[in-house]
Amino acid sequence: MSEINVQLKNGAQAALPAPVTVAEALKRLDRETAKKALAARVNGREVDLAYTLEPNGDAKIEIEPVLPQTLEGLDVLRHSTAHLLAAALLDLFPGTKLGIGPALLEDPRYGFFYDVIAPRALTEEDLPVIEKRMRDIAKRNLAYRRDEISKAEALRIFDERDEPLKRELIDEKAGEVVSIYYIDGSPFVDFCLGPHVPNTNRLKAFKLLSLSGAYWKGDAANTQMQRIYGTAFFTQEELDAWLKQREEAERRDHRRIGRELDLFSIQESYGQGLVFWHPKGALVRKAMEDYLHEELVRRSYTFVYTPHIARRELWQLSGHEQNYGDSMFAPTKIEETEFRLKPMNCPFHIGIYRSQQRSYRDLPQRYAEMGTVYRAELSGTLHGLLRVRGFTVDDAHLFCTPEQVRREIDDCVDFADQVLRTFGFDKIKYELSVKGSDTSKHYLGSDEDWVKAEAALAEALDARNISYERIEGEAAFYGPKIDFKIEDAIGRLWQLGTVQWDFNLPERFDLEYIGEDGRAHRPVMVHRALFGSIERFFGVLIEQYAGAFPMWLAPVQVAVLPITDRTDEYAEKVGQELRAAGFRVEVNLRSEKIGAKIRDAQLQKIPFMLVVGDREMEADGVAVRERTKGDIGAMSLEEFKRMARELVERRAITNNSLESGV
RNA sequence: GCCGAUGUAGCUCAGGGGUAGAGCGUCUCCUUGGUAAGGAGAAGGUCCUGGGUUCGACUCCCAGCAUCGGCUCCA
Repeated sequence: MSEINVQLKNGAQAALPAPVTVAEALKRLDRETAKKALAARVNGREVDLAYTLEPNGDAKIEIEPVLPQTLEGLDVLRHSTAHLLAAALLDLFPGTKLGIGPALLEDPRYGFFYDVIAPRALTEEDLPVIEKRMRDIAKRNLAYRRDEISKAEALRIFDERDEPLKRELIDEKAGEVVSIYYIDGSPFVDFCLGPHVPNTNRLKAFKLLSLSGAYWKGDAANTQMQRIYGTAFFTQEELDAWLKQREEAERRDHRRIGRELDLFSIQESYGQGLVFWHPKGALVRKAMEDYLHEELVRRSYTFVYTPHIARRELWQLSGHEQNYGDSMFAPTKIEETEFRLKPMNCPFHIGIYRSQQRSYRDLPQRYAEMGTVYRAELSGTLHGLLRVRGFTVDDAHLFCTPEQVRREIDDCVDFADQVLRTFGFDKIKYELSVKGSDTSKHYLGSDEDWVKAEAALAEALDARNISYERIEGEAAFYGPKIDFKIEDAIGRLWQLGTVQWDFNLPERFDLEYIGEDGRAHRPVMVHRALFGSIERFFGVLIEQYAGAFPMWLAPVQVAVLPITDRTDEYAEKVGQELRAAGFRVEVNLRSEKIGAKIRDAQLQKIPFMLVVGDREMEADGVAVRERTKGDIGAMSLEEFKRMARELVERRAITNNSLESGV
């Protein structure tokens, strides 16, 4: 009988008689850890606790337990819970065909899912029933058991069970040795690498969340399956906390807040995905646009306005009809000429560029426009302000010489960074999408051009010490790009702005400039948007602040609240003075007690409330209440204006002001 | 577009084959109150739309539309 030398990573070691399982070895090495472990890494490879260690000559075998409260542990736990879900489904609905059932760690909305084809359509009412069955199975302390069999044997098993989808996966993915998992005592068996928890009794805190459709292998051409989402944690407390946080996130939903604060609406009778900006939403938009405008001027952009519609031939020339036609509104005919609504602004800015001959001395040309575009998004994808059919892009197109482009990209990245931070988005994700090696995708432009363009984009990011993800094959066919994504309150990533290099349109439109050498050259064209869609940006902003906008963005910045109607007139005077000073003010003259007026203002998330009663009128001052801090004392109106102006000018995110200590 | 759910007052929602309900909001009156809801009264409905079953449909059935949760798509 041989011995095995095992060592806990960074810990105890022992020589144990073979054969020995990971669980037994762990128990010898560290009894406490052994109890907690869900699985383990043996020499770096993830295995079950039931895995039998093989002697490896004299070499030491390193064991590292996979523990609760680690990401790896959570992955194992959720993956195992997905299997439990499948077991419950097979129990309740014999004939269910299993697809895939992975753990989800990246998407904070869920924990795992299982895709299945059930013998009948599942509904939400089934979820509690399925969950109950999962608990019942968990309580039976059933073992997760791994088996390694030949591919032929695996195919036979899944054929026998009539699991065509699993069979397909094995056919495609499996090597000669196939790893399968049973939950002993349940009808469940899966094609799966593991690892899993040793026993269903380890699954205590889980919940099924929702039901949806999902295509087999994510391809709409394939059959649609039903997906059941759930989540799992190590303890009930963690699960409860997560569920609570989820409710909080729902409270931030921009659609709810948009209605409560009367910011915008989308009305069925006017059309899906078309946004109405109500006065208060429009005020926020105005503040956003004013800020952007200021920056555009500072950065030497010029402003243009262009039509919303153009002849169909234009879209054929630009290539939009061929490449993007499905997302465009259908042509409309006027006196035998067909027109289409614009899904993008670029061809129009090009129209301005090529309206005259350009010299290298004229470059760069930087055209900026709040350009409204229309896209025929599928009805099922529409979502509040975040996905709509008509929206406005803070668009700009830069036309420059090849020598100038690096500087332009630098400025775009700097600009984006500044803008997003000003709005309080500090979780920005930068993605550099470059040409992939996939030869089936047709890219325009020479390899040499691509190398240069990708380098220019990467250097611009590097120069600012921005860490970014380089994504191979994600570039558009016409050029590489940098995307800016931010994370919203629910943890969703939203694509906002983009900087895109374009090899395509200058060619298609035969753009030129006359160089120093007196010859015509092709300019470089860069598309650039920072908000992306102003509608979407607004939606994300609403969720970011839960409707409680910073002073400079708040549609109503100050509420003046008289205590009795004796001070109504004084309140009006205060309101007028503030308006004259440029603030957005509401004076609440309702016949309500001060508490009710404060409550109204709080619910409207107005940054400052000015309470004015006899005392304030007497002193010609105001009693200031800040939205989050409450009563911060009386001051003169001048003092308040100074403080408020400072917050607005600084575009402060919070109302903490150094000067006044507010 | 696809799968599932939902659609009742401005909002949030309850209800049930036989004349439509609540809370909040709105309006009017009373109240003049000092930091998150003062009181009373009133108005307000194509119960999503169209068809069917029925003596009778907002309710049951079918279809459509929209919304929600996802999938897919996203130059």
